[in-house]
Amino acid sequence: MTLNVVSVTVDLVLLTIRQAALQVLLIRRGIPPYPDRWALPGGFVLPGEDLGEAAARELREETGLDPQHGHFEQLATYGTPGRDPRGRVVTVAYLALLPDLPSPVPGSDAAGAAWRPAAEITPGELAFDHDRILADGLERARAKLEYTPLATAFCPPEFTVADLRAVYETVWRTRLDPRNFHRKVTGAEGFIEPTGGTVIRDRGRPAQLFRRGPATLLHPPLLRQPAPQAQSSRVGGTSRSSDL
Amino acid sequence: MTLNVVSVTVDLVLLTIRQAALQVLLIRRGIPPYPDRWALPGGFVLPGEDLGEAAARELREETGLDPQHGHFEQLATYGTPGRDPRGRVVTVAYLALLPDLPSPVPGSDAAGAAWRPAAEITPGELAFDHDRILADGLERARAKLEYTPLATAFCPPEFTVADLRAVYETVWRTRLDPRNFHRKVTGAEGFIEPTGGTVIRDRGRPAQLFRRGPATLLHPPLLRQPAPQAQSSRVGGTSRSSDL
DNA sequence: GTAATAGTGTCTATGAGACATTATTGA
DNA sequence: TCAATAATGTCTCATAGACACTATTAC
Repeated sequence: MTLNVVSVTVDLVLLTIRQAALQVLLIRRGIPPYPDRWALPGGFVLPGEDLGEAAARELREETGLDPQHGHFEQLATYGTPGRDPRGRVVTVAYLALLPDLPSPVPGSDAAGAAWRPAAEITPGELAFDHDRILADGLERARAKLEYTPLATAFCPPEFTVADLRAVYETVWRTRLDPRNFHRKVTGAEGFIEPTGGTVIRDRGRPAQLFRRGPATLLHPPLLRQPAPQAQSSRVGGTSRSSDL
Repeated sequence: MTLNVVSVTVDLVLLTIRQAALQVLLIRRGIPPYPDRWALPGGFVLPGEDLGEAAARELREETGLDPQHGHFEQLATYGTPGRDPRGRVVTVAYLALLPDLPSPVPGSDAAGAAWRPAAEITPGELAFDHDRILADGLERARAKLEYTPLATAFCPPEFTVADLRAVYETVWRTRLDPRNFHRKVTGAEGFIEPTGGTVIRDRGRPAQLFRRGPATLLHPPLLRQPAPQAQSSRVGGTSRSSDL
């Protein structure tokens, strides 16, 4: 049995909410292949380095943040022959949900890095198969907001219920009733905890401040579909057969 | 930038229900490393072969089945340095849910292959890091039964409601009320469709036969926890931060 | 007949969305 | 005062689980 020689990279889908839009960090490539094209940040896994470590290192290099500042998980692995013209490259994609960064993205080794609204990325715009990786990451993020308290990963350490609602509305591209939303998130045990403080955003009654709670699963879940009587509508992120 | 040279393998978590138990296909290793130890079936990805193709090829070699016979999806990727004493090996794990096979498992290049009850695998029994891969696969399977119609992947083309209920009870290790279960699965649109036929298992009223429907997502989902008033109890398969 | 399994109906509690109402601030 | 936002309460409908009841078979 001969060992098959392959290069392994990690690619990052870094999502945040800036200017009331779901944005993704993209790198403008300076060198071939795909010069001057936008791509997901990423790089080769170093010898002796674990996959998650390599992804965390890239995260730090691109944003200065540690994985603990938001949510960080493995997304999927892509290895179709020919996906990289330089040779056989298998990439392990990671997904991170991050709070809005106070500081701008520092320049890296690429020609430029920028947060771009996810809705504005046109199909075929990204290098390699990064369109698909990004699409998988977005779907994973949307699905996870339903069953997990991960929406808080987009928020700063202290946030209001309205802040949290804005996360859901932005990621799902829907409107949610503020009163029912408030009742649901404050009623879901372990989701958010009051800090005791309040804040006044513009005008209106001061809002309580919360921090994320200890729950890792939402009971009951918040549901995307307004009227849950649909049938086989959407294809979930990993629910198709014969997945790559 | 130097290309990091790595070997890439695929490993398979093949699950089925046999003798009223959730069973996993294991291979008895004949050669080092880990001689005489049980391991998940797998092998190296061939040059020019896509990851999913390699996994499907291994599935055919081990069971004679195609991915369409059940459910087949990518699980996760594991690449911790030292996980394989032969060198840097990154493995992409796939999960398959299969119906009970009428024919026994044909012998492969390994010393032996056998279906083993998943509950009987003791921690540390499997070679490499296959304990963890198996645990991740089991948790993924359990979670997916809630939100998707994948339980039908464990069933033959035609099955009864009681057959389907047995799948849930076996995978979740719980008892479900037959009457409520019947109402829920027949009420979930696109989950199962009556074929018109009936069958008598032992004695009792004949049961209608069903086939899987077109739905890819269950509305409403079937829930595992009997009394959904718990809080941060279970850690979902991919919901922890800083995932590998 | 009895036992066993399949399938339907009914009851109650809970959570959903819709929406009124009160509370607290700035202008 | 008014406008705006925060927070709570009420109403109705759908679905959950518990469980009674009927249907159809083997023995």
